[in-house]
Amino acid sequence: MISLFIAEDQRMLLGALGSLLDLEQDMKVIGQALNGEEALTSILKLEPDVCLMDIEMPVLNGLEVAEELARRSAPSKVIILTTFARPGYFERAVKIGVHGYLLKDGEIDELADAIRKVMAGKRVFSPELTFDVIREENPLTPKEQEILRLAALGKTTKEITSELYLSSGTVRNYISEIIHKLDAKNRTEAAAIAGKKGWI
Amino acid sequence: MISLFIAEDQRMLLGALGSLLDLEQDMKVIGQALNGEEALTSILKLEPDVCLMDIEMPVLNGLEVAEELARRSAPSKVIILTTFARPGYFERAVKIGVHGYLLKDGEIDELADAIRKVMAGKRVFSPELTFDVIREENPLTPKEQEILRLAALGKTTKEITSELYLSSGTVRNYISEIIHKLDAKNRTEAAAIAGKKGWI
DNA sequence: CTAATAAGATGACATTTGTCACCTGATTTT
DNA sequence: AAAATCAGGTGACAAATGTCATCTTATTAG
Repeated sequence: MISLFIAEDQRMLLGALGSLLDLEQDMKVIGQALNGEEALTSILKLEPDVCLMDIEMPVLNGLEVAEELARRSAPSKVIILTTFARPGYFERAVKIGVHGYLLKDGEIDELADAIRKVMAGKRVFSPELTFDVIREENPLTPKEQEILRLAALGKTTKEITSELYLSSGTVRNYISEIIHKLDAKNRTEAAAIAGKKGWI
Repeated sequence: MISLFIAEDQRMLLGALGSLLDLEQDMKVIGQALNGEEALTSILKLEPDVCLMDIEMPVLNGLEVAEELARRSAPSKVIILTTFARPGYFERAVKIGVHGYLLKDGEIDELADAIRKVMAGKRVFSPELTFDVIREENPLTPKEQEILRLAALGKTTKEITSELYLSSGTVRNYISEIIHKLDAKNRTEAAAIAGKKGWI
C-alpha cells in the first residue's frame, strides 16, 4: 500500500485528486494540505511514501518545501504537480532532485502510473518538459531578479533604491543589463518576458 | 438524470471532475471540452442540462461562450467555475445572466449541490463573491483597457500609436488618465493593478 | 603577490514618460 | 438652436528612464 500526501492550494483539485487516488486499491491518501507550511510539517510527521506537490502555494511554495525536505533528508519522495512549464521552475526542481515533475495538463490516469513508477525507484517527467524551450536557463542573477520583481510591480527607480540600499545609478545600471539580457526594450517588457518564463 | 457538460482546459481537473460527478447517481457527464470553441459547438449539439465552464481557456474564453449561448438562446444552463475572483469577470458573468459562479477554491461536494440547485431553477454564487471588493467595477473604458493591455506588454507609446492609429499625445493622455483612475504612479504599476483585478 | 572579477557608484546624455491646460469637430441632449 | 459631451489632438514642461564609459574597492584565482 502506497501512502500519499497531497499539497495543492486549489481546494477543488485537491479534493478531486484525493478522492480519485483513494479509489486505487494500492494507494491511500494519508494527508492533505492547502499551503506549503502545513505541507512541510505534516509531511515530516507523517512520512508518506510519496508527496504530490503543487508549486504555487501560499506561505511556502512547493519547491521551497521540497528543498527543505531534501535538506532534512526526509524519506518521502516528491512529485511536483504544476500548471505551467515555466523554465525556471523545472530547472530548480531538477537541481533539488525531485522524483517527478508532472503537468496538470496531463491525464489523471498517468498520475497513478507515475506514482507507482516513482515508488519503484524511477523518476518521471512530463514529456513536454524533456525537450523544448523549457530548458532555457534563467539568465538573471538573483539580484537582477529581485530588482526586476520590484520593477514589475511598478516601483520606481527611487523606490527600489531605498528598498535595496543601492544608489539610483546602480539600479539603473542593473535594469539596463536586465533589458539587454532579456532582449527587451524597457523595464515593463522585461517584466512581461520574465514573468511568462517564470524567471521572477 | 441531470446531463452535464464540462469545459476546462486543465486536463487533470477536467478528468477528475468528470469522474467524480459521474459517480453521482443522478448525474451523467455527456461531454467535455478543453477549449471554448469545442465547448460551444458541442454544447449547441448536445444540449446538456448544465454546463460547467472555466473562464480562462484557449481560443474562446468561458464568458464568451456563455455570451454566445445566451445570444442563441441555447437551453443549457451555465455555471462558471474559475480560479480567481477577478472583479471584472464576475461583473461580466452577472450581466450575461449565468446561473452560477463558483470558485475552484470551494469543496467538490458543494459543486454537486450547486448543480442540483441550478437545475431547480436557483442561481448559485460563491459566498466570497457576493460581498467584498469583488464587486468593484472596472473603471476603465474599452479603449483604455486596450491601451493598457498593450502597455502591459512593454510596448512604448510610439508602438501603441501605430497599432491603434492615434497620435502619441493622445496615447499619453489616455495613459495619464488610466494612471489616475487606478491610483498608480506609472504605466507599469497601472498594469500590475489592472492585471490583478482582471480588468485587462 | 598580482591579476582578474564582481558589486557598486558617478556623471553626462538623449529619450521617454507623465501632466496639464487648452483646442477641434462631431454627436447628443435639452 | 444652443449647450454639453466625447474622441482626439497640441505643445510645453519636469521628471524618470536607459545607455555608456569610467572609477573604486573588495574578493577571488592563479
